[in-house]
Amino acid sequence: MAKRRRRGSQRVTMGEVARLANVSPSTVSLYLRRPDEVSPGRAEKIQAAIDRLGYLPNTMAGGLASSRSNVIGVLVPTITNSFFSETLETLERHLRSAGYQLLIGNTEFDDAREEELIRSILSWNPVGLVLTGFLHTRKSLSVLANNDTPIVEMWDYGQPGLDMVVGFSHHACGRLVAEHMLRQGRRRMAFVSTNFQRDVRARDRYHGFRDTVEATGGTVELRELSGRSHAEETGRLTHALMQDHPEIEAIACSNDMVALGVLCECQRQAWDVPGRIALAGFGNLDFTTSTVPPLTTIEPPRREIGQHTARLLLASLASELPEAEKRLDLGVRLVERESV
Amino acid sequence: MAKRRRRGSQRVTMGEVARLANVSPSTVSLYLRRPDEVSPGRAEKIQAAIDRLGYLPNTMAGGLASSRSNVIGVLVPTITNSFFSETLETLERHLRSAGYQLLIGNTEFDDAREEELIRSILSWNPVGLVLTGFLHTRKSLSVLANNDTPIVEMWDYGQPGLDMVVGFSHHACGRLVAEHMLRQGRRRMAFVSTNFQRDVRARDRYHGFRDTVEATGGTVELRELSGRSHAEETGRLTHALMQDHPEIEAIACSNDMVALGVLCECQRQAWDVPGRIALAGFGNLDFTTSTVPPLTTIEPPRREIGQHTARLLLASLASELPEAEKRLDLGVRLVERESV
DNA sequence: ATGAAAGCGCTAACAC
DNA sequence: GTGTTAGCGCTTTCAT
Repeated sequence: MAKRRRRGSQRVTMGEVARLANVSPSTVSLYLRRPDEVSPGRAEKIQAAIDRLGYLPNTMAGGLASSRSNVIGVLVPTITNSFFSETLETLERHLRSAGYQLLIGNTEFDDAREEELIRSILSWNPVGLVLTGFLHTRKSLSVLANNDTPIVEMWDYGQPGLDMVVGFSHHACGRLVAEHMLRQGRRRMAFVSTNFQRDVRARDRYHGFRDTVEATGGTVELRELSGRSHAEETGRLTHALMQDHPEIEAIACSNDMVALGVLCECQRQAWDVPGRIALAGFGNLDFTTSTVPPLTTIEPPRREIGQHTARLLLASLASELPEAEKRLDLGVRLVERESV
Repeated sequence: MAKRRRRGSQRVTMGEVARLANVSPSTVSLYLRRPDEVSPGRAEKIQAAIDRLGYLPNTMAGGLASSRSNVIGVLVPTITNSFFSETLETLERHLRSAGYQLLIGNTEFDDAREEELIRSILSWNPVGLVLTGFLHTRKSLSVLANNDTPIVEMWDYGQPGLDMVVGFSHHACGRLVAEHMLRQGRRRMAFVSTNFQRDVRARDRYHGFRDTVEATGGTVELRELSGRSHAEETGRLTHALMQDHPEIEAIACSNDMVALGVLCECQRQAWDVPGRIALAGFGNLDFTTSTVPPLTTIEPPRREIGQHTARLLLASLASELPEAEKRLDLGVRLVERESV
């Protein structure tokens, strides 16, 4: 038998609970928010009524009445990627346990979409907003300026920012990899990257790499994929790169997936890694321990970003934060394995 | 200078827009919902006022007044995993473009947590609910029964379900892999798995595998990891497995990450894959094309699940769906590569 | 096509 | 400690 869908059939209200418990609605409300301020006897009756009726408070009504939502908006470029999804998972755990509901938006690396999402989320009257990176449209900035919600820009560091900042320097990531390769005596380098248009942070890592290498007289060939990493394209690109520049002795990649594609091509061509070519990635993804050889990479503070973003947001919800505590560089760690 | 945080400072309301545009609030409301039902002259004035004041409608107030939210709740075991995150991404794209806001909850493979999240999300008065799988606590079921929201249970198939079902049979996944291995003449098999407690669907795949192999007189050794796949533990387990059962000629894994761990151990021990050991995974993760040899695996319909879940939900929001259309088996595809 | 009025379900003063 | 009252910002009849 098909379940009857009582569309619009009202759910149990606080008033009905109140009636059943023989108290006023405001007592029920009080009981729900500060249980120990109602007498034990009534508290018990109210709880019984709630259980009996299966009452669930209406969050929207509560939010409207108190003109204070428990909503926090979070915008990430994609959730299909352990970088942001781990940050998100940590963020959501910390924020939910503090009583907040996350509103997650997927910008798909598109700032016009970010603009739309910002408006959409702002219409929920969030008490906080988390954005990824510093790149926002003019309109986004003006909408945000009209608004006094605490904002954290995460996953990046090195620019002033709108309010709070929790991240790390992608430029430093590139530098770290470069320094490590230089230390191993490599001079002729290449950087194979996902598309810069799509991911501005990959470009920052490239700049850090290139600047450091060139400062010591080395050279860097840049190769950009057309989109996100794709094993075949990466292979082809690497093959062409080595054909044009057989002198290359180290390849840094914008992330581990790209590095895997390159490594795979090296295996096909029987180019020894790291003997003939040193190879490094970014992200310290799970599989990097399992490749042959294990991949040298950069560990970004995925979960720490989530944790500290939550902390800063919560703190700034409690009281205005001193300027000095509003910006946090979490740093990164070079994971030295055997591919360099 | 620190930005003054006007806490509680009211945002621009519809009333203020109305005043500026010299119309009544209800006209503004009408303009926002059905623009072509207000005269062009006023429409223009209203839009001007909106732009001028930077007005953003208050979703909560709207939802309360119309007693109809635009919220859809989604509960997944984890977003840190391309299985669910790709489904989620697709689901969110389709649902958002239809005007809905997703409320995402992370159950962390814990049904007590799911119960909490269900209550928490129900308090937003969602017009739809998406759950992962069929496993819910008694209390969850009773809360859900008190509720007439359309529900989709996704990522699984083969049980009655609460309302709508969009997924595939994990038992069939195991069977497919088994049949393929049997076809290649393998008889002594093993199944290496993430923990069944954590992921019930891995157990279903195991059962499908075992039942099929044993039906033809083959044998299956089961090895369960203590938690989620971890390269080291997988390596150790595989080593011990082969020591105890050197006769094993095929290993099926509960997912690709586990398979990678096993493959890695095979490389270390110089056991030829697939010569000595055939190997298969589940998930068709990105890296599976890049391993040596490329990994035979199962492609689950991640994005299709999201797409069809959205479609069913939207349809059932428009009108009661016939029973026949409420259950969808999307099937899976064996991706034959070189590891079997 | 437009506006007045009555809520939506709850919270927050305030009085008792 | 408890109830009364007045909104929160919007939508929705229902007149006009």
